[in-house]
Amino acid sequence: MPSKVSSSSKDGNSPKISEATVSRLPAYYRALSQLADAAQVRVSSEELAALTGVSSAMLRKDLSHLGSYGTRGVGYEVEFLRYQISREMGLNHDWSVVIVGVGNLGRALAHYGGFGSRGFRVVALVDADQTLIGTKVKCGAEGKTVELLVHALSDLEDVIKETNARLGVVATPADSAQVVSDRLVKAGIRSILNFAPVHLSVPEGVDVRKVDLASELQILAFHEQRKAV
Amino acid sequence: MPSKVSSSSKDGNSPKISEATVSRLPAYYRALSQLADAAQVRVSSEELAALTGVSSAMLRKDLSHLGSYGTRGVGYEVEFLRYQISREMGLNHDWSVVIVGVGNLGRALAHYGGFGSRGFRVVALVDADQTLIGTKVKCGAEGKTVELLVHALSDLEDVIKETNARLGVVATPADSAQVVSDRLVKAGIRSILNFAPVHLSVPEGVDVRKVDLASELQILAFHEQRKAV
DNA sequence: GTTTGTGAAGGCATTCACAGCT
DNA sequence: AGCTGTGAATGCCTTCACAAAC
Repeated sequence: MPSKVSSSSKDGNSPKISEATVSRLPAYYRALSQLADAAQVRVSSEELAALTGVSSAMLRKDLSHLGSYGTRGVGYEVEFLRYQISREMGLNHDWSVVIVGVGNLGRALAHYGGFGSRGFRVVALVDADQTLIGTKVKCGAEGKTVELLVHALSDLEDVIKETNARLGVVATPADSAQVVSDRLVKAGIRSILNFAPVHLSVPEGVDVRKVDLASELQILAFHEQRKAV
Repeated sequence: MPSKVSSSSKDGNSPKISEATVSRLPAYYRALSQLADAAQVRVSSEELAALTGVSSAMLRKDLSHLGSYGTRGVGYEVEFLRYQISREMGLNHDWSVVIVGVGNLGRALAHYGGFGSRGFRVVALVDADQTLIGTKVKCGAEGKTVELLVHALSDLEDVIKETNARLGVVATPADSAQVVSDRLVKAGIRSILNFAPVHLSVPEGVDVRKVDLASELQILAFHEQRKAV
């Protein structure tokens, strides 16, 4: 599993909900959204578990950490549960995202429709390449395309301040990723999604999640190799 | 982490190496490659652990599962350890990859340089969109670009047979992902990397790893929300 | 003295199984 | 009768701490 949080906050008040559970909430939320679109009103733990690929016991335990939102003998109300999860995850307000590195991957991420529909808005693109700076890139899915100007890496701090971005995406080559990460942190970003194939070291209180495409294939290859004959 | 393997093979003979360990081997391999490029000969568990963001104890335990490749009081030979890991992971021969879905993400993956340098070769592109079929797409990083023809989804089985692809990448919209997955499996693919935001159900013996970009951001947003004032 | 390799201990996550509601 | 919520049990992964090897 693209795995994956490194440092983390030690909050203090919230009911304490385990990292394993948090990592599954997005899948529950997605499945519930599908069910809501299909106008389904209720769902059982068994059914929702099947949709998300977990066991029903695990699903119930996960949900029990958020609160007691089901009805024994009946199941869960789709819309209500969906709302509770979205609230718990902070999806009721939009999150602004800055993408650093506008290569193939950065552009694909900017275009990616899945963000907008799930509470994320790409508000800024930044790159070090002089030939890209100043060009415009289409952002968002069909419905809501916006053209964004590619800003110079040297303006990173200003761009973050102006756009109020709180999530940073590193889609640069490996050798500039640490430098970019340092500057994101210095500019106030405390949540980073890293696509560069290197480990980013960040100060306490900053979260990094890593997505390494080649690693994922390597892990598959490992298992594939073991499949006899 | 982008978490993540669903079904798995129950091999039978190999020394049994845990999923957690397997998921970290690619990072060790990458770091060792960097060190080798920098002509470093030896490395300690402490140093390699720092490069990959794990504890030195965990690194040593992970490596001990592969065999006893270090020297007490000295450390590990970079090149030798790198070779052992690459062998264990099946990186000594190339893996052929078929990408289904040539949208923005599919194209970005095709272009992605990180694959070629780590033992993967994109050998086929497939899409259902008539306007894309027959067009050519550049594949690979600067050094080794190849143009690949986009094949029709209806030819999927033939394409897999001809190219001998063993790894499948699903980069389609969510609503076609399960159908595509079924056809990949029917065509003999038993290792799938899924970028579509849905759970794929596959028969016993087929591995699926999921990378869900929006989920990653949601997990970050969850933690971000908790960071007090 | 230094660093690996590893049993033992500890912590976390998942599964079991059933009590508690509807 | 049906399904959720949850303690208890199990299993897995990580950390500790030190003996073994250089």
